[in-house]
Amino acid sequence: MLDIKFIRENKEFIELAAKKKRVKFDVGLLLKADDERRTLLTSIEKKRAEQNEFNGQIASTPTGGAREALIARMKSIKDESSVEEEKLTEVMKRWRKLMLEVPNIPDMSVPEGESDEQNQELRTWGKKPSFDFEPKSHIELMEKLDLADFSRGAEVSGFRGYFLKNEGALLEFALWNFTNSFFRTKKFIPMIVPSLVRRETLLGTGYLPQGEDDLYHTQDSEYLAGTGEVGAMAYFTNQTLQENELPQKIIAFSDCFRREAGSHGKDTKGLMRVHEFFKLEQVILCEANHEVSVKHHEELLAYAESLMQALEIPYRVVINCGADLGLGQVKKYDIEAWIPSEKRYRETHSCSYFHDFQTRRLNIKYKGADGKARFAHSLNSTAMPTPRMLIPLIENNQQADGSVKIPKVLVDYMGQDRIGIS
RNA sequence: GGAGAGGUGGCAGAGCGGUCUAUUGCACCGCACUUGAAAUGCGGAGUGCCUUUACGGGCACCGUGAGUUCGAAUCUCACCCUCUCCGCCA
Repeated sequence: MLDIKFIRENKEFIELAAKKKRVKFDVGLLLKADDERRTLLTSIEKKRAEQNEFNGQIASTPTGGAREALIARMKSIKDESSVEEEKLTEVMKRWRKLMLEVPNIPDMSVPEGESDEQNQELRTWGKKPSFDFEPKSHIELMEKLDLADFSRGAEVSGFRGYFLKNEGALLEFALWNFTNSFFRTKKFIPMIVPSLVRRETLLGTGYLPQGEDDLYHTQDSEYLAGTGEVGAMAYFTNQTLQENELPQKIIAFSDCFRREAGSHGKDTKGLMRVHEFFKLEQVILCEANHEVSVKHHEELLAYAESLMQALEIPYRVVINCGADLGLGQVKKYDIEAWIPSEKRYRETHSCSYFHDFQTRRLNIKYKGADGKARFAHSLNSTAMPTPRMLIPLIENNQQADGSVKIPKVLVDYMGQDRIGIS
C-alpha cells in the first residue's frame, strides 16, 4: 500500500509503475473515489460537529418542551447525514479495494520486460562443471542412491509429493545447520515462524488479494504461507519500534506451501517445484530511507551469494524486469543455480526490497530521535531453499561412478564427504 | 469439544445511555520554588484523517466490525484475542 497523498500528487508515477510491472490498474478510478471520499467526509464531519454541539445542549436541558424540540432538530440532522454516511460507506469500500491494488513504484534500475525472459544477467560466478559423461538429473541420481522416493511421495502426498531418505534427508538437515551457523556470525535473529497464518498477514505482506489461487487455506479460514517472510513480517504487526532497535535482521525457518496453480505441466517431476518445502529466509526491517534499503538489499544478496560460493555451486545473478516484480517490490535480484541436466540456470533465490509497502499494510513503525513515528522499510531474501537446493548441489557434484561428492563446508554437518560407493 | 471471566491511553485501574473535551494513580516532559536534588504546586502530553499558505479549526479512535438510539466506552449481535476450569491430545 502507498500513501494516498503520494498517489494523489504523483499520479503519473503510479501509471508508469503499473505499465512497467504489466499490471492493470486505473489510478483515475482511485482518485475519483478519493475525491468522493474527501467531499463526503468534509460534509459529514461538519454535520457531526453540529450534532456534537446539540448533544451538549440536550444533555443540559431538563426534560420538557425545549428538550423535545432539540431532539426533533437532531433527528432531522441525522436523517440528512445518514444518506451521506451510507454513500461514504460504499465509497470507502471501493477506495480500500483499489488501495490494495496500487503497485509500488519500481526502481529506475529495473529493466523493462514482458516476463522473466527479459531479466538481465548481472554476473556469473563459478565454473560450470564439465563431465566426460552425460550428466544425470537429480531425479535419476537420487533414486539410484536411494536419497528420495518420488513414487511413494505421490502415493502418500499426491502430485508433486516426495520423500527424502538417507543422505538425501541428511543433506537437507546439513544445509539448514550450515545456513544457521552462517547467520549466527551475521547477528541475525534465528526464528522458527508459523506457516499456518491468518488472512491479514498475507494481505499485509502483499500476497493477497492477488495471490489467492496459489495459497492453500484451511476449513478454519487460515492460510498456509508460501514463505517464512509472512510469519517473520507479521511478527511485527502493529508494533512501534525504537529507532535504535533497527535494523531488525531475522533468519526465519519455516515450512512453505504452494499450490502452484498456474504451473501445471511445469517441472512436474523431481524437487524443482513441490507443494511443500522448507526454507530459511532473510528478513530485514530498517529505517525509512531509500539508501539504507538499498544498502541492506545488496547485503542480503551478498549473504545469499556467499552461501552459494561456500557450497561451490555455479550461479548467476539477474536483475528482474518490471513484469517479473511483485506488486509491492521495488527491485528484485534472483540467484539462479547452474543445473547440468537442464544445461541452464534455474532460480534458487529471490532478493527484494519494498520500501514501506508492506509495513504500511502491517502497521509496523519506528519512533525516530525526533519522536515521530514512521513506517519502517522491509526487505527479504531467500537464504536456503530446500529441497530445491539439493538439485544443483547433487547434480554439479556427481561423479562418473554415480556417486556424489559433498562440498567441503557440509562434510562436518554430514559426517561424510561422499554419497554412494566410490 | 464443553463451561465461565475478561479486553479502556506507556502501565495500573474507574466509568456500565447525555455533566466523558474518558476520573484517578504511577511513569514521562516543561515551568515555579530550591545552591542542587527530593518533595510540592501549576501546566503539557497519543494515533489517524479532513481542512488551512500558515496560525488554527474539525472529525474519529475505550479489542475489531455491524446494529439500536436524537445521543454508545456504556445496550444488542457477530468475530478476534487473553485468562480459568473440564475433556481430548503430539
